[in-house]
Amino acid sequence: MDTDKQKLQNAIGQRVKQLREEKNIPQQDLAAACNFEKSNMARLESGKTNPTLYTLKKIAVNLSVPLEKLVKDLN
Amino acid sequence: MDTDKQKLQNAIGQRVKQLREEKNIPQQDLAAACNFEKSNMARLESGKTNPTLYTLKKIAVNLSVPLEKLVKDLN
DNA sequence: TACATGGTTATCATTAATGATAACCGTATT
DNA sequence: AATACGGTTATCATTAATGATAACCATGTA
Repeated sequence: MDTDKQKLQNAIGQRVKQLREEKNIPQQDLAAACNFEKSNMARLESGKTNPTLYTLKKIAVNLSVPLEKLVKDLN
Repeated sequence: MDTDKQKLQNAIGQRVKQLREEKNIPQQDLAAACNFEKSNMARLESGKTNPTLYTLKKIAVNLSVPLEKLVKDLN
C-alpha cells in the first residue's frame, strides 16, 4: 500500500534530489556537507525515511535554500 | 549548552503553540486531531523533540496552515 | 468541597531515524 | 585491465521519536 506517510517520504526525497541536481552537487558532496554518509543521503532521496526537522534544516542550509522551499507543496 | 538542534526544537515548539493559540484550539484537541496523546503534544511544544516531517505535516493539516508556514523563518 | 478543563512532567516500551560500513552497479577514462 | 566517479542497496548498532499511561498543577465553577 501507499500511505500518506510513504507519499510524503517519496515527495521530500524527490524534492531534495531535484534541488541538488539543479545545483549540480553530487549526492556525496551534499551528504558530506551535512555530515551524513552518502549512503544515508541516497536512502533519504529514495523515500525510505521520514526525516526529522533538523535533518531537513541541514539539507536546506547546504542547498542554500530556505527550509520552506524544501517542504512547499509536497504531494 | 544550547545547540542549533535545540534552538530549532524550541523554535518549532513555539511556532506550533503560537498558531494553535491563535486559533483557540486546546492542546488536547489538536493532539486528538493528529492522533497524538496530549502529553506528546506538550512534549513537542516544549521543544523536547526533533519532530519528523510526517509529524509536522499532520500538525499543519490540523492547524489548517500550509506546512511551509510551520517552518518559515525558524531561527 | 468536589469536579472539570487545559496543560505539564515523568516514565516505559516500541518503532524508526540516523551513523557507519561494505559491497555493489554503470559509465568514463587511462 | 584498472581506476575513479556518482550512485544504490543491504546490514547492523545506537540513538531518539513516538505511543501510551499516570500523576500532577493551576484555575474556574457548581
